[in-house]
Amino acid sequence: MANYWLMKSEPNAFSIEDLKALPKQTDMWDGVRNYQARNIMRDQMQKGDKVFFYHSNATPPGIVGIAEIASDEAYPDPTQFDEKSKYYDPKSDPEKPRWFLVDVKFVEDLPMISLEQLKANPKLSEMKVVQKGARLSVQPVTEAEWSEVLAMAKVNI
DNA sequence: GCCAACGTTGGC
DNA sequence: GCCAACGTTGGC
Repeated sequence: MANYWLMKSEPNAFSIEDLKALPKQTDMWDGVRNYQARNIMRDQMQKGDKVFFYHSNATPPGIVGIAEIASDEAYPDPTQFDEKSKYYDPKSDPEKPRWFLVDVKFVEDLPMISLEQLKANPKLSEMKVVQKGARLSVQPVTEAEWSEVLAMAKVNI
């Protein structure tokens, strides 16, 4: 059964426009250095799962589109072994990689649903992204939350 | 730029 | 294994 997720990215670093502009509209979701987020990518995500693409540290922050998981399974994040990468992790053993990632493919743009709008919707009061101090960059989304956000997107057009 | 919330590190 | 210090995230 397909699941739903929300993945955060700072548009200054990597925006949904950047993903859309790639030849295959697909990219490695590299740089995640949080164990909880890694575990979700490594253990729970399946090819074809749908993802809300969220712009954090943006004005305003919010959901800007839909992507989907495009790799059959998670695999080691190559940037952890790249000394020139800002994501280099000298403590990660190539024989036993610490960080995993999935490929993410662009699906469609949505009219921005701002964090403010998400917070204002009582049906989304349990959604992870609206919780205070919710820093996790890869989050599960329930089917009800997914549908509700899509309904909000239609109104935003 | 500030700072609250939270995760990680490392001394003990 | 505790917990203080430190670093990062991310809204504002």
